Amino acid sequence: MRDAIKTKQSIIEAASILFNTKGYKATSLSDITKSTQLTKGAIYRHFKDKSELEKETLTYMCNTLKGDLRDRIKAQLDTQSKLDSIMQYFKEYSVSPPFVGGCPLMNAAIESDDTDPKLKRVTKGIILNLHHTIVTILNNGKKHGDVKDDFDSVGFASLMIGALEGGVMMMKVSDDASHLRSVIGYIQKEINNLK
Amino acid sequence: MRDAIKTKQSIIEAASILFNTKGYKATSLSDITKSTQLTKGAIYRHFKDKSELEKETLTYMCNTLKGDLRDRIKAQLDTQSKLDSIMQYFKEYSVSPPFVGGCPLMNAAIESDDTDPKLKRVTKGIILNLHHTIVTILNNGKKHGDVKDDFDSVGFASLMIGALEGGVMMMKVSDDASHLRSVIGYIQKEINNLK
DNA sequence: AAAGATAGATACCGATCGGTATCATAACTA
DNA sequence: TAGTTATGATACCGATCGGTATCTATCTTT
Repeated sequence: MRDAIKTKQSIIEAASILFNTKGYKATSLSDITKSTQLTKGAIYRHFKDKSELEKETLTYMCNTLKGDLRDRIKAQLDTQSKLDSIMQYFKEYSVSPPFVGGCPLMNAAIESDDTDPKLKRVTKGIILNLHHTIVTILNNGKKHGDVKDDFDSVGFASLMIGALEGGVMMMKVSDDASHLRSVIGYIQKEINNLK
Repeated sequence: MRDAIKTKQSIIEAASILFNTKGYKATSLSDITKSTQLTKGAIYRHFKDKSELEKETLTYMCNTLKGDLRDRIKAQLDTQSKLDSIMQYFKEYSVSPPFVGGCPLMNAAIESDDTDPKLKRVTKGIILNLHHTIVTILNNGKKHGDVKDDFDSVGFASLMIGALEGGVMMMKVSDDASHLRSVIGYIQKEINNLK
């Protein structure tokens, strides 16, 4: 089994779990070698250093989430259904999370914001991308008459992301999914009242 | 200056900054010795190991926040003003945060939830305490007729904390306080509509 | 099949990690 | 003021950190 591409992918997938649970800095190379059953030499053949592996792994996780979300959004036709599909995605988070260890975005944001400018850049880019996606949905909704003209799309997108991420955090730290459910309930009420 | 109590406090205060910016595991003892101008021997005289320093430092930060918040809440008389004072506190977060590095609660929650049960316990306790405080304010509001009887106090408390914490996170990662401001605006609108 | 290129293993590097045993000195007490 | 105690400094420990030079084995190309 000497397929370089598959090997690299298997390293990224193993690192996903470790980085997203233990944290990026707290995960050591030897953690990764144990998990992948590979040696350090093998890993450093595919990544020039640990920070490159961190960046590529974060990008992989976020692209996975983004892809999933985009598919669900595209599958819906009207504004409310599109936004609902995002809520639905987070609701499933409490049951079967796509990645163990909480939301990769939140984890990377908290760990990198004061110490790791490069990782922070990646995180910021993906969060603003998600933000922009929601704003676009709402602004398109205005064109179609689903959303009232003076609705604050930008602000609501911030609320959605912030509340959902905060809800996931509360759920995880308290081992109680009701916090996330409550947050989702409130946002959903707002979604049903856009015009 | 060989006042043991002052020395211990100065270690905790220096560690606050480090833990809250770099993270708990990522902060080394030598980081702390550099910051305090003390040696390892001095630090280990006051704390039996690093994890004890972590716990005491987190508790210190959270007690500081909790004390500040309680004073502001107590200074207000009616339900809306009490809740508003919490919002005001977070609004000031973007201008002059009581601790650099974001919200200590959020930081500790994200770092500890999957790896450090003892730190997680501390974090969980403080978050649920804050949650309980908000629920109590709302339930007292019901007695005084400030809040309608069927209002979901528990759910709204989850929303408040989740949204505010998420808002702080977004502000920090994007270097843009408007996200937090939007979140606060939405919650404040809800606070003005409790009955 | 021979030769070259590539994937992965091994063994090692200096630096740093958390932690401790011991020593020096400052402060308190008798 | 002599002796005791508490506080902080020094020097060290084994383990582990991220990273690399080198070697082996497998795969590809001719």
